Amino acid sequence: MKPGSCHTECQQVLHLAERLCEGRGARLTPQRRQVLEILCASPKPLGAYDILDLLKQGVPAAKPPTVYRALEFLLQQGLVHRIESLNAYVGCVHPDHPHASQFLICRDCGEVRELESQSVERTLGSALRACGFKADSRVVEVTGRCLRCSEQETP
Amino acid sequence: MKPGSCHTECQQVLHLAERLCEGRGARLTPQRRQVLEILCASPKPLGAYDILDLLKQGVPAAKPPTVYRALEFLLQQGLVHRIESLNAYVGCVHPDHPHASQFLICRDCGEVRELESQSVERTLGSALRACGFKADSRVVEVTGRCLRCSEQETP
DNA sequence: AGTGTTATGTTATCACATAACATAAGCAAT
DNA sequence: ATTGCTTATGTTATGTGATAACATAACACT
Repeated sequence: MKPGSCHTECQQVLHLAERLCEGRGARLTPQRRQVLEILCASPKPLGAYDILDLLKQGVPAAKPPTVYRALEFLLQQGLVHRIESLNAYVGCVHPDHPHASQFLICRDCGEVRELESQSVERTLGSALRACGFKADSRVVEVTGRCLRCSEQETP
Repeated sequence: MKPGSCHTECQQVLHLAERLCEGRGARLTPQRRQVLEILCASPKPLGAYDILDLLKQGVPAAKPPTVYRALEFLLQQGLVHRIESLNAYVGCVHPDHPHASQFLICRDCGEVRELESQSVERTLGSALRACGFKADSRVVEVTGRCLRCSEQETP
C-alpha cells in the first residue's frame, strides 16, 4: 500500500478532516473538501495550478483564488502542508496531532514522504532555545533519492 | 558588528570567494562578482529582482537571466544560499567549508541568520540513514522572532 | 588563426501568487 | 421571516519569481 494513493485511506483522511473541522467550528465547504480530496488522492505534491486543473472537473468556474483560498484554509487547519522547495502542496498524513513537518523529496520518482523524527524535533528545538529564537514554523525538507529509487539504478 | 552589513567583512568574503574559485578553476566573472557583492553587502535576503535592480547600477543591460545565471553559479560554488520559504538569496557567511544550511528567519526585522547546529545535522543525518534516503540537499528554515525582536516588544 | 567551450545578450513566455472589489451563502437574534 | 453581521465565493486584473530558446561574444587551448 503506497502512501497517499490508496482510495480507502483517502476516504479515512477525509472523514477525519470532517470531524476535526466540526470540532473546531471550521467549515469544510464542498470546495475546500474537493481540494483536500484532490491532494489526498495524489501520491505526489501538486502545484496550485495542477490542483486548479483538477478542481475544474468539479467546479468549472474555479480560478486561481479559488484554489489559494482553499489551500489557505486547509493549511491553517493542518490538513495539508506546503513544500517550500517545490512550491507545491501535499495532503497531511496524520492531521489529528499537530507536528512540525519534515519531508523527504525524491528527485527521481518525485514522491514526498513525511518524516516526523522526534530526535530532529528535539535537537532543533534546543538549538532554537539556545539562541533565543521563538519559532512560528519549522521547515525541514530534504531532497535526494529514496530507498526504492537508489536500489533500482546506481548512477 | 552586524552580520553581512559590514563593509570590511564583505571585502574579506569577496577575496575568499576569489581564492576559492581560482582554486577550483571556476570563473568568478565581473557580473558574478557583482551579484555576490550585492548579496554580501545586504543584511537581509534579496529577491532576484531586487538583485536585478541593484545590479543595473553596474550593468545597465542586466535582465532576469543575467541574475539567475549568476545565482546559479554562486549557488553551485556554495557562495550564496537560497532561502526557499522567501524565494530569496543570501551571501554565505563562511563559504570555505561546505555545510548544510540552517536558517533562522525573523518575521519582524527580516534578518536571516545561519544556524549551523551540529546536533541537528547529526540527528537529521541518522534519521535519513535509518530510512535509506540519500540526501542531495537539506533545507532547514525556521521562521519566527529573533531574540532582539522578542525582547523589544511583547505581544 | 582556428576551434570547441563557456559566458552573456535578448526576447518572449511560463509558473506561482495575490490585490481589489462584487456577490452570495450561512447564521444568529429579534 | 427579516434584518444584519460574518464568512465564503466569484471575477478581473496584475504582481512576482523563474526559465526557454536562440543569438552573439569572450575565453582557452593547440
